[in-house]
Order: sequence, then structure tokens, then C-alpha cells
Amino acid sequence: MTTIYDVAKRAGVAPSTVSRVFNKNASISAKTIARVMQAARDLDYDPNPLASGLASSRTLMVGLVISDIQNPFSSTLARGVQDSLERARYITIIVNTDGDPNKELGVLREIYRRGVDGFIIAPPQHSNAAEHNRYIIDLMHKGLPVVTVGNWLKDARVDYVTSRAQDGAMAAVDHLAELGHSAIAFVGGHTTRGVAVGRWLGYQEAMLQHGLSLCPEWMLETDVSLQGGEEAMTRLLSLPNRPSAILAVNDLVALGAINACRNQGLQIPIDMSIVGFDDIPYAAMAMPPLTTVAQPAYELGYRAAELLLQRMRASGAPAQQAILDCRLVVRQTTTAYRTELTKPSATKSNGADRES
Amino acid sequence: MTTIYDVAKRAGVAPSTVSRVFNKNASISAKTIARVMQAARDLDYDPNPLASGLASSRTLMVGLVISDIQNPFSSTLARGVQDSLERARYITIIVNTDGDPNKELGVLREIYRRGVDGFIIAPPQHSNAAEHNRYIIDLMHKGLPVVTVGNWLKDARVDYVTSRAQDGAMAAVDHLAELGHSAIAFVGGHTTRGVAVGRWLGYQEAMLQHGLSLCPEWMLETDVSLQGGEEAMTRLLSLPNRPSAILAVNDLVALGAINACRNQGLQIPIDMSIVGFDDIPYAAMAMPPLTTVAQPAYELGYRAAELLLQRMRASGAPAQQAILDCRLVVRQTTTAYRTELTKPSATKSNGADRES
DNA sequence: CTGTTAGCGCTTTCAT
DNA sequence: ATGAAAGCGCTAACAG
Repeated sequence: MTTIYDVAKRAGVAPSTVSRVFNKNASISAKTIARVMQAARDLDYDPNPLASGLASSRTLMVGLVISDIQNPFSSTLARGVQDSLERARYITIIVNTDGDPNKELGVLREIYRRGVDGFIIAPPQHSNAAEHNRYIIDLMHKGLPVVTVGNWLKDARVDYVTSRAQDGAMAAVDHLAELGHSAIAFVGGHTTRGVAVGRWLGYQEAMLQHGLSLCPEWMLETDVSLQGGEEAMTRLLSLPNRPSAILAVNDLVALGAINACRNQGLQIPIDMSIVGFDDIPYAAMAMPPLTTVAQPAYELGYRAAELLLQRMRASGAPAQQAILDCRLVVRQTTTAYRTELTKPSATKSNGADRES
Repeated sequence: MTTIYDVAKRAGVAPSTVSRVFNKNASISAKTIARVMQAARDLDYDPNPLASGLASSRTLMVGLVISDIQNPFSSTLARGVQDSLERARYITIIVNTDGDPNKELGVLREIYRRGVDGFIIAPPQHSNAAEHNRYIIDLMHKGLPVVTVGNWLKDARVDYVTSRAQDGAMAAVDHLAELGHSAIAFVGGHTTRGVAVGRWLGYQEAMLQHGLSLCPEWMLETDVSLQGGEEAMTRLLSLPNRPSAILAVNDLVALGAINACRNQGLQIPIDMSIVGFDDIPYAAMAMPPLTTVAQPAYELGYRAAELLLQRMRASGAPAQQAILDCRLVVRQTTTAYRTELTKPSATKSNGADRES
């Protein structure tokens, strides 16, 4: 293992000079730079990140906090983050919260002690009552760069990137309402925290706008997973006043709901219209192909990383945000509401997606 | 930031004693332990991993090298790794190779300099000609614990975990042959490296066993993605002697192939039987549900991490391996071969999967 | 069982 | 523009 001293000696300069050359911050004469670089090459020198981290408390590591890497939305976002960060020579430490605020707190602590230079939290699982927000906000007050995606922290001046999920949810409800549905359920997630918040809000707002009533039994909190979707739909189907359409908090839940319907012998979309959220790659391949609200997952991650990079360079700069659009992708899990009097109109299956 | 000195002072002991207490290796009197722990609690002390890493060259970090976190197989495996490792207080640094041996080399270097305590490579992209193997093997000779999953390194005594993919591929071909198919193509991946190797071998062996001929045009190397599958199938369909069935290197490719068929107006499985590999969560939800060879992705990751943990504790121990079974899951993308004389037998759609 | 003493490899004032 | 020297916070012999 060759150290900065070896290089310094071979180049005939002081170790501090070598350090300066490698961190290209101070002004060094061109010839010194050349000598140092040559010596470094000769000796195959590579600075030790631990030592430099210890001395400078900059580690070129950032922590990415997501709910679950197995969720395709999260993994796509993660890839966006990594691709951006690696160009700046940062590595990404990915940790999972499973949507549990306590676990989020734990992993946050863990990567904090590891000395990461910043965090991306996608999304923060903020329950308003919580010490969790406090913890994150404390970190920020200590000068730790944080950017959140999806939600942002109340009362904190934070960089964040988000999609117009609320608008997306409204578009989904509009679509369903135009098809004649009035009994529209909202399924999945915790409506008071995490990603569900904006979607839930959009759902309610659109329902109100259309003059549709919000039946409490049509609002189900579940696991954000295939499982959760199946359970929720099963419960919904056992209701005396079952809805004719649902908006799921994400595609996984929607897909699970489709499964549950199929298990009960229901046909989609004839017997139940379903809209998902995210447009994960498999939404298009589902049976039938899923109508959903597409979110730019990769780009959300990439942009979040860019904001973080800026923040880490200029901690004093004003907070920025990037807000990306969602779009409704109409496929084949939604169709016109079937009354007792009219026959269902056949689903279009022209191959191409229609986008709103 | 409270340091080990603060704790030592408050507990009335030497810093090294505090260190010993926290690393629970040496023998310390019970009362000293108690005093130290109390002091640590009082001061809210948390050891600094960078400092300890620098001094001891143990960082409690491990590098996980995968092809792409967006691939559901990889992300499931990654989660298995993380879940195992985090119990031992390690963090996982995930890097992507995109199946490119050069990139693999680059990321390997990067995490090596970061001082990880070990690697999991899933799978190594070994081209036999390559300096890549040398690099990995050199790392091992330097004492760096490595475990590979899927493939293993030639000529190296390495821990690895793998599934019986070759047997799985054979089972898939058996299944197809029993259905009367003889023109069976193999689609996707590089047959000389990465995950494809074993599957390709199994395919060939089974074809031979059934006395079926290996037509060179039926062996397509493609991207391991939806895209790649679409392209490959499109090419296959333009062949004068088009196959009646394909075994895809993984589910993504199979799903892409289904898409291509659909775009050309072909019906699955009537016009083309398709078998995938991996059994990602969406295989079951595809249209039609995909017949595939299931691999225990999460468990592969979990077990790999366990082996690595053992190796990091006892570097001298003999190499171990864990070999897990694959199983054929018959769903609805395969059906009996339709000759000119006989009508196709209808696909079963009894809801439940049949497993071999 | 515990204390003393050197570092681990780099960065960062403070000089010059 | 460059050098000297004092750490960053912890661990690991070596004593005792």
C-alpha cells in the first residue's frame, strides 16, 4: 500500500503538496503538479478514503433511504441516484425502511455515524407527531445536506424533488368519473404519511369536484405490496356496497387487486375498473395491461442526486426544488361503468397506450 | 462529537479499555465493562467507523456487485444480502456492472479502495480470456474475502452459492419436448459468460438427450432485458425455419418476446411456447402468466452473505458452497406443439400453477 | 485484566 | 506556491 508520503518523497515535495494536488483546490505550480502526478502514477498511488475521511470529514458517500429496494419504483429511482452520483465519484449507500418510521430513524442514524456527506430520503415517512422529523431536521441544522423526494418536511427549508402526484391522482379520478364511475375506492398506503399522502389528497379533491361521496369503507390502508392489494380488494369485494372502480396507491397494490378479482371470478375491467400508480415496467405486461399514473422514477432519482450535489458544494444556497409531471396512461383495466340498463362497452385493445 | 477519550476519562480507564469493551474481544472485568458502558451512555458515545477503519482496516462494509439493481432478480437478491448483513452490523455497498466486464473491473477497484471487508459478486462476468478473473483472484490472494453467486471463478478456491440452473434449463427443455416441440430456440445473454452459461449448457444437454438438433440460428445473444427479448423474438419470427418454442435466459427477455409476438399478431401459447427463467414476481402476472424456471433469488443473496460472514471471521477455513434448487413452474405460455394434422390442445387455465 | 504509546494515511492551519 | 507539524478518533502491540 503506497501512501502519500511515498509519493511526496519520490516527487521531492511535502505530503501536504501532494494532498493539494489531489484535491485540486489550492494553487500549485504546473510543474509541481506534473511531478506529483508522475510520481503517483509510478507508484500506482491511490488515496485512502478512510484516512481522508477521518481527517477532513468528507467521505464521498451518500446515504439513500428508500422503503424497499425490491419495489421496482424504488430500484429505478435508486439507479437514477447512483448514475448521477457516481459521475461525481460518490458512492451510494442504500438502506431500506420498509415504510416503518422507526426503521427509518434507525437506518438514518446508522448512515449518519458512517459519516455520509448527505442523504436522499425517498420518501420520508413523516408522521407529523414524530421525533423523526425532528431528527432529520436536526441533521440539517448540523449542516448535513438532505434532499427528499416525494414528500418534503414540514417547517424545514429543504431541497426536494417530487412529481405532481396529486394532479396525477386527480387525473385518474377524472378518467374514472368520465367513464361513469361514482363508487371509486382508494386503496393502500398510510394516508397520513409516505408517498400516499399526495395521492390521497388528489383523490379526495377530485372526488369532491365531481360531487362524488367519500365512503369511509372505500378507503383502505394496507401494505404497499401485491399482498396488500389482494387483501384490500378481497375486503372490498365482501362489502355490501362494493365500489365499481379503485385507484390504487401504486402498481403493486393494483396488480394484487387484479389477482384478488380474478380469484373471485371477476372480470377486469368489466366487473371492476382499476388504476395503478407509478407505471413500473410490468404494468404494461400485466393481464390485462394496467391503466396507471406514470411517474418518472429514474429521473426523480437523478434529479434528487443533482440537487444534493449542488447542496453539498454550496451549503448556503437557497433551497431548490424540482417538480416533474405525472401522466395518466390508459390501458385496459378501466372501462365504462355498467349500469343495470346498459351493456358494458367493450374494452379497446388497439395495442397502443393512450395517454392523457 | 464525543470521542473514546471522553468516555475513558469519565469511566476512569484508558482509551484502549474502552475500545476493548466495544469490540468485546479481550477479557475485561465485569465491573469495568459496566462503568464504561455507563459512561458511554451518559455521553451518548458512538464509535467513529472511519477512525476505527483506519486503525484496524476493518470497515464493516461489504461490496455487492450486481449487473443492475433495476432487474428484479438482482434487487431481490440484494435485499437478501442486506438483510443478512445488517444483522451483523455491516452495510452493503451496491454497484452495477450492466453486465460489462470492464465496468465490473472498475467498480471492483472502486469498492476495493473504499476498504470493504469483502465482496459478493453476483454473478462475476468472467470472460475466460480476461484479466478480470486475475484481478478478482488477486484480491483473494491479498486475503480479501469473496463469494460469488451464480458462477464461480475458474481455478480459484472460492466460496460460492448457486442454483442448479443447468438442471432448471434441462427441465424446461424436457417440458417443451414432452409437449412435442422439437424446434426450440435459446434466447438471450452471452453464452460464454455471466448467468447465461449454465442455462445454455443445460439447454444444449437436454436438446441432445432428446435427439433434437441445435440450429445455430436459434441461439441468439441479446441484451438481458425486455428490449433484448423483443428484438430477439422479432428476428426469430423473420426466420424461414422459425422455432415453435423458446427458452429465454430470463423472465425479462421472455416477457419481451411475448410482446414481440403480440405485436405480430401471434397468439401465445398457441403459436409460440415460451419459457422464462427466474420467476420474478411479475412472471405470474404477465399476460398470459409465464411458464418459467424459478430461482430462489432472495435466498441466494442471504446465503451468499452468510458465507461471506463466515469467511470474514475465519479466513483459513475451507471453501464452502451452497447449491439451491430451481424448479419449473408451469403456467400458461407453453402448450402442445401443433402439427398440421392435429388441432392445438387448449391451454389449461385452472388458476393454480403446476410445478415440476 | 488494564495502561502506555505509537501509529493508521490524510488534511489543515500556520508559517515562510 | 510550498513546507512543517499537529491532529482526525481509534486500535494494537507491548508492558506490567
